[in-house]
Amino acid sequence: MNQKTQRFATIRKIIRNELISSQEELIARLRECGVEITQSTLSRDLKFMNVAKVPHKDKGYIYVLPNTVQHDANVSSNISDNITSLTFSGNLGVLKTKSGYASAISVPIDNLDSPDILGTIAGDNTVLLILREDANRGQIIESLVRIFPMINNIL
Amino acid sequence: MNQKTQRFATIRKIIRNELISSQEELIARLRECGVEITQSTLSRDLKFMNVAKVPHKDKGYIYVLPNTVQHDANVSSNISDNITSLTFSGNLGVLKTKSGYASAISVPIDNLDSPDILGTIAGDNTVLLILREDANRGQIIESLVRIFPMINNIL
DNA sequence: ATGCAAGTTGCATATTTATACAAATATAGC
DNA sequence: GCTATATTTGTATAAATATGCAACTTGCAT
Repeated sequence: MNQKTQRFATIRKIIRNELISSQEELIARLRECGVEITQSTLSRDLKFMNVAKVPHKDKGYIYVLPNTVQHDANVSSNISDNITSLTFSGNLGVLKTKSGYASAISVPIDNLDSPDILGTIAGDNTVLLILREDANRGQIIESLVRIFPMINNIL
Repeated sequence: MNQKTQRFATIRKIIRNELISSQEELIARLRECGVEITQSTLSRDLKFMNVAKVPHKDKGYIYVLPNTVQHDANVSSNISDNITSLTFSGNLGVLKTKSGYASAISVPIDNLDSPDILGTIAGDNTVLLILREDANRGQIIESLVRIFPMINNIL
């Protein structure tokens, strides 16, 4: 499992710093970094890591990391201590925070651009999440845990 | 050329509102919407529109529209240019705007005094519309288009 | 109208990516 | 240790996607 973690880290590093336009290309770069991997495994890794393939004007297509934990990984790990609960009702999610933190908490959620979270509204200590009609709550939780790991502790 | 614009609009609409996991699937949905298209052309359209393919827990992979979060400095005279999407979930409408514009956008909606829109709540980049229980979404859209003509472009 | 350039499309196919399945490896419980 | 169970991986292949090319269309200047 540690082998895998190391591999993930290398993949992330390469994708963050270079314009990679195919898995074959990434395999070659990984080999240069001392990581041997087959295309099948890489495909599965990328899926697991939520790496997206997006059009790019020069290279045709490039891989990009999910725009979640990148910018503010350190920030959000601190800030998530201010979340006190997460509940659901119908097509709504309700995230309670310590007083005054709702807006701050809602920013990275907006940046997720999850197709399952249509929008958020922040009050003082409550963030309302408007969910897609057939959104899966488990998935929503997973997405949120990725930005706010500490959420696990209050679930 | 107008044929193409129309096709783009339909593609956008479908991708925004549904979880589409392959081009074949999208082709089928487009046909249902009266748009005949081959896989080659669709591939090119998606590339042109900067549509990304991202992993998704249930469906494996889904197509998503590019982040409309372009913080461009040029101020638009038309306020409706700051609306980036409109979706629905249950008895709620969700209007996404550029960061900071939600309150401004909500004002004329409130002034509509539509019996179908019971009230609005504006966050930073999201306006929540609470709809009458049996409100018709098509009618809501019509009302909004009357105030924000440019909405048509993002539907 | 005619011809030309630029743009668009479908077909066929190359390229790329995902996955079923079996083998290999790790993990837990005795 | 050993066996059972789960996880990870590679191989081979299926599935999905991108693209070269030729045909067709569109707009525009002659």
